[in-house]
Amino acid sequence: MPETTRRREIEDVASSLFRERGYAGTSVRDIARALDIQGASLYAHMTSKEDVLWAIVERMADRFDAAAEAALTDDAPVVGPGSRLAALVAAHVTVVTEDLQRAGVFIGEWRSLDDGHRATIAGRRDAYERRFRAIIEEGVATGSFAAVDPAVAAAVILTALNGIVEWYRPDGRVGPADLAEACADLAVRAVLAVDGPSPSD
Amino acid sequence: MPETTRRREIEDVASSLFRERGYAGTSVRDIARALDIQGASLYAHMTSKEDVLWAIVERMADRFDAAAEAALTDDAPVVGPGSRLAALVAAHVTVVTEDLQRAGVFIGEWRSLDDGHRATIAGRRDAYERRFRAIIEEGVATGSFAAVDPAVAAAVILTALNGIVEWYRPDGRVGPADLAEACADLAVRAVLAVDGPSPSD
DNA sequence: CCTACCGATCGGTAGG
DNA sequence: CCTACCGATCGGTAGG
Repeated sequence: MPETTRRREIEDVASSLFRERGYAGTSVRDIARALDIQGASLYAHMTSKEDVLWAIVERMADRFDAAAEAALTDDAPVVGPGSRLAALVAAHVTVVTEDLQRAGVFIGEWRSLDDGHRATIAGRRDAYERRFRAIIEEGVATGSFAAVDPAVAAAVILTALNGIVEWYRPDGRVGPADLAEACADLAVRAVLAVDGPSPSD
Repeated sequence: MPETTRRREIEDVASSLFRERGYAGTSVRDIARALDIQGASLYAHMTSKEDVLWAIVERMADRFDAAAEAALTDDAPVVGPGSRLAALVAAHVTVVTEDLQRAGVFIGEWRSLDDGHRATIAGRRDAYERRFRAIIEEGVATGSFAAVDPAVAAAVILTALNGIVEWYRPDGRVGPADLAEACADLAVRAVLAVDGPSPSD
């Protein structure tokens, strides 16, 4: 399927419907109605309903990976686990707020993918979460973080950031940059040793 | 509908299926098949599919409210916002781990309720979240908490706790009590002033 | 992008 | 709790 304008419109409309009613709760005809065409006409632009979900989910997975990679290999080398965690959190939040709809589909609907696609995403999510866990493990080992369970802390922090799609309103009081900073602060404070950070943090 | 054994079995089976495939992705016949009866036979025990979802969601909402109420009006009066927040977080986590399946349905599927029921739950969730926000506002005002945005911090913390249903495995390394304590620690540290707590916390 | 259509399945009812 | 059945809708195809 070529990357036409129509195809992008389909994915946009599908994203908002999948968010509202879920993948299973959205029919192909719902998508078509929102575009003022017939249900069957959609199949000129997609091979299946799942194909659209997969396109949305895969692109978001790419964006999360790229943002994390960039945050951890920035020009100014960040040394301490505290600032590395802050950078990773801020990067994740930024991807979420830049495309709330698609991020919401990625986070909430990836389980509806076909078995093969679902397994692929499950693996990529695990690898992504390991980035958080590795930083927390390092911080705990060096003593700049409190003696938290790294697996628990990583899961709690990552699901907290994913939860943003449930409550954040882009037209509200808090801007995307404010939110990214607030989340980074909350996350770092949550794991930081109470007797104060080391100088490199 | 009377509260028969069969009815409870239906809600148990429905909970796990709603969790796995979502409400819209679960058919009445899926539920029946898991109970080895015919689809139509279910209607001797329920008036509609939504009726079952509503029963699950309403009961969990009651449990969360009751646990929060109990945590904040405990025998030993808890004074500081730090320990009140810790108690509220631990109470929430305990309800989640005590019934992961139903909690997961409550958290992930309440949007699939009929309009009236959905509005009811939306209101109750708002009121519940206000408990978190009020404590954080108090802690910020008295200076025992850092200068966080109370609305953001409350939303982040509550969605982090709800995210437990996405990753927690009861048969794993971390027990329910450990998890409740770990979450309370993370949440309190996330908002606590870095220059150390006041004596009452 | 349309009309016309496919078999399968949906939630739910009737009547026992 | 069953059989038999309802109209509606599902994702998708054929053929233009």
